[in-house]
Amino acid sequence: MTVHMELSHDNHDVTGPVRAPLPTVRRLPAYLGLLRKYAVEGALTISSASIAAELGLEPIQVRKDLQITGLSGQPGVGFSVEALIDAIELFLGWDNATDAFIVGAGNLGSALAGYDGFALYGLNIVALFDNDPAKVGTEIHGRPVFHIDRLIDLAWRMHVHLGILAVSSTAAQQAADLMADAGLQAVWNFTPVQLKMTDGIIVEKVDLAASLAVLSNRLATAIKDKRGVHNADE
Amino acid sequence: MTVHMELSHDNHDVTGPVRAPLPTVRRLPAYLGLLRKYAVEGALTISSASIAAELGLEPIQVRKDLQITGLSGQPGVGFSVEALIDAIELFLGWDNATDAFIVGAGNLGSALAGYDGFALYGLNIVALFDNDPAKVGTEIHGRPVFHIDRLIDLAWRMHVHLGILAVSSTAAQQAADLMADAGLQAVWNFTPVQLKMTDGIIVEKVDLAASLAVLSNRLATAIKDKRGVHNADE
DNA sequence: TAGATTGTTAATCGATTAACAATC
DNA sequence: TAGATTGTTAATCGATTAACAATC
Repeated sequence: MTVHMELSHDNHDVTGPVRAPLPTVRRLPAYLGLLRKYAVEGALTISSASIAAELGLEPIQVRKDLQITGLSGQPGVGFSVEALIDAIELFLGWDNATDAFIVGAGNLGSALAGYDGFALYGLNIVALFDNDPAKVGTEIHGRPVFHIDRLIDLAWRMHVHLGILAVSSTAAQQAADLMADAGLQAVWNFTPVQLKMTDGIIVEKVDLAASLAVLSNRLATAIKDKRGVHNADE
Repeated sequence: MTVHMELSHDNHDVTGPVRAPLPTVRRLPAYLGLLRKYAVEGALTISSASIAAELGLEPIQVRKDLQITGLSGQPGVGFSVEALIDAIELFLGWDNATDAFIVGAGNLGSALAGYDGFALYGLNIVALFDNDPAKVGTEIHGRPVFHIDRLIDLAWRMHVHLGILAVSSTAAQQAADLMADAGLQAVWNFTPVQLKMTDGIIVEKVDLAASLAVLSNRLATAIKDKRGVHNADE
């Protein structure tokens, strides 16, 4: 007879941590948003079927996804809304706010500084950086703008590990290198530039071009299809 | 003996068009950007191996991806830079500029109106819409701001089919419904809201939360790992 | 107990990668 | 011809989905 040890949340072995599937991680914020809505409405539990129905997914996919948080549901009942919120927040590191710098105080940087939704994602913008003397010393959406030369100093002093890159394409790589020198561990890249970074620095790109490509291709196909139907009709 | 008809770019059959793999479509803009750089430098041909090396991909993946454009390379030589640019632009519908409206002239909408990179993606912002009387009648980055009530009228008159949604979360669904009423065929959704749209309207979401989730999870893991090493060392 | 819902195990699906013959 | 590189066919990999026993 064999005894099976229970190894729930067994997220690493000798060779290193087992990476969570990326599509799953990307869906977690949608779950979290829905769960928060349910929590406000006073719901105590929720089933994978209801989550799936609201988000247009399959119940089995919801259950598979939620497993990576390590939380178990109760057969016949569902998942505890509160426990699930906590588990997802913990998994994403959104249980405590993460301080972040915005590098580049132009149109996009300013807009991001003014985006109040970041609080829901555990993100706290503490300052912006720019090389424009006209901007340095001012405040944007209540956050101070410092000269880019002060990035290294202030990153160390304020223990900031995350930088949001929102400069022009031409300045992107140089600014990213400076962020690396400042000891930032992660760069959220809003520029269209494919950054070349030293290993160990986490880079996540908000790829507008990729997103627009999907939209454009579908639109081009839809218009082509419509023309095709037209021709067939006439 | 069987004669095989050549059916390159055979993208649809009786049951409808074969969808191009989404990951492939998302990588096309990166190829396009690199190819344009090569074109400026005067290169006539490029091999899948060089493209792969520059973008950190596998040569075979590059060749597979490029096949959906319908363009063939030349064995022993590579791909024509110019022909490949044209093929990708055509596939994405970026060969002719697409006019677009921005709905929401707040921080984000204004920033998007000022983003000059869109020209490279075949996108032409022609106007913004808002319900704030203080903004209506002004110009943002050279584009007129109209009252949201004029959306339906102007969309028809100007033959605009694409709308960029950049309003607040609370206004998102209502604005999206209006865009549908205005006959827009596609919505590029910059809000965190999961829109409920009638079938046939293309919606592509720029999912900041999903992107940040990937970053946060990696950052949380990295920090946890570091702590683990520390403990083991001490 | 009966009904609801979970988590596991296996099957399917789609994307990536490997091997290599075909071609310039 | 020899070297380089493509496109095809098959193998692998990872994510999604299906079936169902286990559990509340």
